Amino acid sequence: MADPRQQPDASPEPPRPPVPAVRRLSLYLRQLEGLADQARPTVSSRQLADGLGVTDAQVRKDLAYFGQFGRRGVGYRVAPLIAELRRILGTDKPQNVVVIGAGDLGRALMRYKGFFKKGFHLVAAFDVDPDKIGLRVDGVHVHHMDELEEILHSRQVRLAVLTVPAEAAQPVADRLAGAGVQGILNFAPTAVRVAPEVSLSLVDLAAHLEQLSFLAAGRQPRPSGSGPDGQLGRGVGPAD
Amino acid sequence: MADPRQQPDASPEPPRPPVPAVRRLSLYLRQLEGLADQARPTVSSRQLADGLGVTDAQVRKDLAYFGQFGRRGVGYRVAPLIAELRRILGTDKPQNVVVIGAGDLGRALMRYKGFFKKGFHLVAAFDVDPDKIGLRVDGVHVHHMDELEEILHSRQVRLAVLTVPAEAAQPVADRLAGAGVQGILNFAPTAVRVAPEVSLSLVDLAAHLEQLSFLAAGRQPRPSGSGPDGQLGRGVGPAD
DNA sequence: TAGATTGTTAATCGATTAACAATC
DNA sequence: TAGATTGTTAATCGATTAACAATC
Repeated sequence: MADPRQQPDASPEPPRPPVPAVRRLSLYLRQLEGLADQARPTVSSRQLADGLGVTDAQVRKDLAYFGQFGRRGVGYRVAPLIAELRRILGTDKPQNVVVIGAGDLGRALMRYKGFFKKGFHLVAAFDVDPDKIGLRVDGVHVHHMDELEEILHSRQVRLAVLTVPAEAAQPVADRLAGAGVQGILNFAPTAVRVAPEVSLSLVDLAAHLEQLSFLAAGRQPRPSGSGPDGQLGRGVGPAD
Repeated sequence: MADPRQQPDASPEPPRPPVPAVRRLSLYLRQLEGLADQARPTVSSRQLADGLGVTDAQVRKDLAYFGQFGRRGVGYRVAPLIAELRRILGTDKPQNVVVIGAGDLGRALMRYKGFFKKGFHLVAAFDVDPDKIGLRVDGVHVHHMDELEEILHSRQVRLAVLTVPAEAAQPVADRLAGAGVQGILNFAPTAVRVAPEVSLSLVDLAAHLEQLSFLAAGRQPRPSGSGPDGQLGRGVGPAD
């Protein structure tokens, strides 16, 4: 039985890009931006891969999930590929972002120029602490949380960065989701659950250090009778 | 031909824990610490999983890579499991950490109390900017980079947090590796290559936002003839 | 043309999930 | 004991790598 919504001559269903491939798109984009600064006109999958510590096959496969951007025998033209990747990632047009929680980390992120360069526009910050409300950090105002919904709507904000204490993370995330935010970058060291329509990405500083601690120690699993000390493979790739 | 270094009656070779399993250990640990605060004596894989948005089978499998910590019919005892996980991650004893780059982000991380709670002890920060050298942030001194090697050795520092500008990241990473640092947490938005003995973990803020932007947009791959707009699966898991 | 390099298919590898015997 | 829950094996799923025909 054919799905009635299906096209008459349905194309063979494009493979859905794996999440890790999308993540690597950001790495490719940054590398390409570096090449553009050097006025390099084209780049091969091999060159792109070498600088990043991945395989050339992976570069080609990742890009091919999204289209045919290269030319056989030549490689990829740098400038057009940058434009394509930005379009795919949705950063070809500026995107408004807010920061919730104007503590040390929140204020540091407000000053971070790297976001702007990547097409993200920080339009406001929020807090509940009277000492923070009214602050202006690099031209960005810290508002009371009471104004959250109004500003999210008027500025059409879809992405939020969460730098609140752990105990506030879940209620704030719920409130953001309720106000139509579609993606939350969570720095609060706690598990947050949201409806599946909202995307969530966790930056877990302690977990990163613990990961490194584990690898640095070169500890062995030793599931039972631990023999003499052995070496556990270290060297996780350069990426996350 | 048997490897001559092999044990006479070699055990059936313990399965090497996958990197994602080690990452989840940190999540389990945090969840368990929360349960300990509530004075819960035991927890089942199901309970642990539910709070984190993973499956119970995954919790059991992950833990089983490292030992047999549970009791059939009962579950896992919270306090002993916390101790085991800390031992596995190498955070059962305090670990000295340095921050390289005392800019906004570096100073915010110096004030971040979460590291200490997790067993990491920030002993020094470094910079090359005369305006920053000599600063004291929450009791931690900002040194000139000239003092790097000496302090790393005297304090036996194995882990470093890198919050320098992109162009400085590679040379500083090389220098850290040369001084015996075994793990580098890199916040600089650039690819850094290190010898395989050194572990590297990247916190890529822009890439996280780009990832969310992609998911939020619900964009389609449209490899060639893009049909009518369709929905691409969103909802990446709560973890990274 | 000959050499280079993509896009894509098939083969491999690894991680997750399901299922269940062991056992508290 | 009966019910619960682990540890572990087998089945499934998905991602990476290798290989190569297409083609610039």
